[in-house]
Amino acid sequence: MATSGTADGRADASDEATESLTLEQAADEAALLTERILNARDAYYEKDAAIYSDEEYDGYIHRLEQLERLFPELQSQDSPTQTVGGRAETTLFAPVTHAERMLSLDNVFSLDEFDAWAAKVQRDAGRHVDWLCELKIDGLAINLRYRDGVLVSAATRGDGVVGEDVTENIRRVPSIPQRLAGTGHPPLVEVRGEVYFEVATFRELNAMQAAEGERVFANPRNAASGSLRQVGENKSAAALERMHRRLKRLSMLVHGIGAWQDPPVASQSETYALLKEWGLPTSTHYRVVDTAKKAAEYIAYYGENRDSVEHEIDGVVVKVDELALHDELGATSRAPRWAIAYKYPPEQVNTKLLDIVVSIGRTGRATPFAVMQKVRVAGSEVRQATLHNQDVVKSKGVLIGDTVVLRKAGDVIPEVLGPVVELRDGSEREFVMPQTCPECGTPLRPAKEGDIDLRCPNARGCPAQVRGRLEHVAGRGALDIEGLGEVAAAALTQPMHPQQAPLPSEAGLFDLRAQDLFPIEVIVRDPETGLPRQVGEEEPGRELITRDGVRLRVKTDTPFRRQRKAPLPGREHTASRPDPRFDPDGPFDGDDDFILSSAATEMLANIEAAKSKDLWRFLVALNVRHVGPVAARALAGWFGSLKAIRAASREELAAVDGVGEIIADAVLDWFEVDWHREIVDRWAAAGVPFAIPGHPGPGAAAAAGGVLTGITVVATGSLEGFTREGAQEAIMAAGGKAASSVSKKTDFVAAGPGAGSKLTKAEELGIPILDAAGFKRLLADGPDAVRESP
DNA sequence: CACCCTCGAGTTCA
DNA sequence: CTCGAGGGTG
Repeated sequence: MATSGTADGRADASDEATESLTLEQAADEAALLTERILNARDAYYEKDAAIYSDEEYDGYIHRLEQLERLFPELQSQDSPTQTVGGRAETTLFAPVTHAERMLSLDNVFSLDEFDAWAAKVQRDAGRHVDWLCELKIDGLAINLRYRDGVLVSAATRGDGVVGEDVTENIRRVPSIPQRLAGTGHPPLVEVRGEVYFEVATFRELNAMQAAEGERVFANPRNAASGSLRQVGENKSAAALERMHRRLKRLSMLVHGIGAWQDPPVASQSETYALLKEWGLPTSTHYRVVDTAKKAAEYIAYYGENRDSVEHEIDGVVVKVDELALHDELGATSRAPRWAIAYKYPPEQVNTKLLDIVVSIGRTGRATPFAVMQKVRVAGSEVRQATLHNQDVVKSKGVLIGDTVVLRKAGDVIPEVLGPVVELRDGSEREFVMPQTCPECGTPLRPAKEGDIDLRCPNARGCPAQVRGRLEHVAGRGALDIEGLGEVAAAALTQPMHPQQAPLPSEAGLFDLRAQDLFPIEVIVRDPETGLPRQVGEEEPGRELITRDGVRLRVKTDTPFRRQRKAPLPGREHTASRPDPRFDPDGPFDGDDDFILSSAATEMLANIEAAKSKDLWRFLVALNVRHVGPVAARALAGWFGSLKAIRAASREELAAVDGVGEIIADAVLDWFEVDWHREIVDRWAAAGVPFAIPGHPGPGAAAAAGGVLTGITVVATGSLEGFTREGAQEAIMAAGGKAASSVSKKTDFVAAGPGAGSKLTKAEELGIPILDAAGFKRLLADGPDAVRESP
């Protein structure tokens, strides 16, 4: 275990060790620390003896706090960091001693650990075990006490022995009965459950809080805790009203019963049925299964479908269903042996904000983004997250050097939520938005007065913008040139002092020749050592440094590589004496010594082939404001050639379906710029036709109707037999409209596996949903064929 | 004047 | 894939 070196009280000195800890290691270490701390407290308070020095003891506490901050999922309500000397933290709420100790649950963090636990329980039980699986709600544990069926008190868990009395507030939670239904309740019963906000309610609540200038809660759990632990005294009528409104929106689900002699039920699931009869809220999501394998499947299912549940879940609890086995298996001092909590990987983690860097996009917009210590969130490793603009940086309140909370919004997009202020040590510094473009030095300014976004006005010359535009030109939405991606675009547009870049602007794209590529060398910095190395020799790195030291952000491999045509006879390479022809700084003496990598050759061929792509793709490639694939198709279809578009007046342009005055102006304005026209002229000179062959001329109606004329279809997910683009093309080829988002106007949604929010939306709106087979039938035979046989 | 839609940007993975 | 911004359409 990693504990011997790190749990030694020198908490602050162990940052490095902490950062490289896995969750499992941290959990192990935290468990050990907890045990030591609790032992020390027992010894101190009950036996009046110290087993560790004060220094050691403080060190353990400090280290445990540190671990809990780095791994918030390790925090539990009865952690020694939440309590003082074995007593619940002093609060405004009266202490309540639970009739029976509220145990916590042991945690597992992987299916392997779960299997091991289940196997052990199975062995110890010695007979068939049914498993009850339920969702672990991320809320606040509450103990309800009913005397003769009447609610007499409600308390938080506290340290498990003594909690806080929140009875008055709990009485306002609608789902909690003041009096149990039915008869036959024991004279005194304690019911355990979880109080929480549903995700949707939480969002509403936060919106309300924000609108009223109140604090916004970080997550539903905090909100529930905060709402339940507020005091009505000394509050204005309005504040009291707000407090009651919040309490009214809380939900509760019960999942257990405290001490109970001779219960009239034999299993946990029967207990739930009984609780339900009494009018207590029980979850609808639990299931009893007869094998541990099925329990693992339940865990996996909700791991994939966390969002399908109305409340936040941080895991699954698996319990032995048979109550007699609970007694036989017993409990440790902290947790029962007959139940386990499986914790899902957290959606929120803490990591270090190393720097805030500004990148310039293809439109010149300056976007600050966070560079963080690489960390695993929701299944992938994250290093960067956008901060949008300077105002967002400010409003999030993050400083460079902060420990920050990171999550994946919608499980995909990394988002910095905010700093962990308590972890600051004074070395943090504020981010200052640069005044000049980090890539070309031009002073940044807003595009128009009052804009928050700053832009680099040097559209023509700024390498970042040229690079971005080239990427866009070659991108999937435009000319779709394979082999010309982020790295290639960077390499091609980077000046090679004293020479010019092979492509100082996108205008030269189709004039690019093989010899232009020879001087290019891409050096990629090794992410571990920080040393430059040649791309292609090993795994590609994350950061690219060009010859003049400019650092670029890189994702993929590059097609360019210096290569010798043939090995020279009689010479050996040694590490100490490399072949001079591989000296990156050595003289370059013509193309005889080098050939292009096959990737680069292919790229050149792909560029050549791109000349014959559809006109609308070229319109997109030209990068006219507001002209994306849809507007480009409309313009191309109507006018048939760029020449006709160029000759059109504002009114003529705006007459096109889907094009209005603004787009018309944008087109006209675009042609006003000299270097824009140069792009068109040079591409045309290189052989780009800029016309649809056989097009009758301006004003031609859109292609005569296919089977889908007047029908709008949205394709989502992976449809077998189609690429995403292919599906859209197929829809349009059949005369239909391929929309990108689902709305009331949508006639069909073709959804394959992996479809997300669009499918949900379609279901909400009651729009017919087709699978791949149905989609093919729709394309072939039209809407009626699909409507008849749904 | 409401919607509804498209655009544009950022991000990671298989 | 998702969000905000801002355009177009009914």
